[in-house]
Amino acid sequence: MGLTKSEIFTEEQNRLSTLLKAIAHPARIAILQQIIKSNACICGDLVEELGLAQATISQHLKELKTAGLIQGTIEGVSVCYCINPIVWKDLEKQLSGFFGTYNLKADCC
Amino acid sequence: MGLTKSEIFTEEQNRLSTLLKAIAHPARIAILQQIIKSNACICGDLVEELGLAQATISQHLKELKTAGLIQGTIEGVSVCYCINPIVWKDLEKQLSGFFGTYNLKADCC
DNA sequence: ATTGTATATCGTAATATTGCGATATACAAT
DNA sequence: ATTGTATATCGCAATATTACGATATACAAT
Repeated sequence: MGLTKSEIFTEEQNRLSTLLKAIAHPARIAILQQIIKSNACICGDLVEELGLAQATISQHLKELKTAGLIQGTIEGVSVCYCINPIVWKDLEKQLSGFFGTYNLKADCC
Repeated sequence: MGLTKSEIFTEEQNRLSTLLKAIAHPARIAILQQIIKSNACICGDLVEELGLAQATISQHLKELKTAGLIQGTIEGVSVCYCINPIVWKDLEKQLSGFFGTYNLKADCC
């Protein structure tokens, strides 16, 4: 076995889990925070900021890009990454929906 | 290698990624939604609701419990699971902080 | 004591993730 | 053309995750 049975779940559940999986790594959280912080775009500064090898950072950036959370444009020699506002806002909305369904009254266990 | 270099990152980044990883699976999203929906607690109904084997559900529940997102109390033969409101609210807060730092004005790329 | 029901754990196979050295690609400047 | 700089990709080893059958545990009812 060893592969998630996506057929069983709804589109929404699968999509949300995919986006969350993209964020669920400290390096990728740090990368996103950096991209947001330096509200202009950054690029290979990340390799210095975080203590990971260039190949590793590049791979994490790819995962974030594949998930749609960030976008990159070539800028001469370097590449400029920034948040994809549409996907970002979409995830934020889905999450607030997810958390919003819980009202902590029912404290049963 | 193959193991995350947690030493490099902040406590906050590690904690947030751990909690997100716990949610970042469609089955666990579905389990949490079920637990919230039937605002009283449920238990092995999940095995029927989702189409996964009992052992698999039990394992997912354990992961959610280890992360602290849910708590379980024995109730005769069965076990009653529900959201841990403290951790839940904590995660919600951390996430809103994370998403809140982004203001979409800077659409650079 | 035996049987049934509910849940947890063990062991294992299939697959995915993480990290990085080595190398490739792409462009700018000399 | 050569050199330097910035990123991406390949290939691989170490580790983690996913799913589940087989069992173990725990309690209730007969």
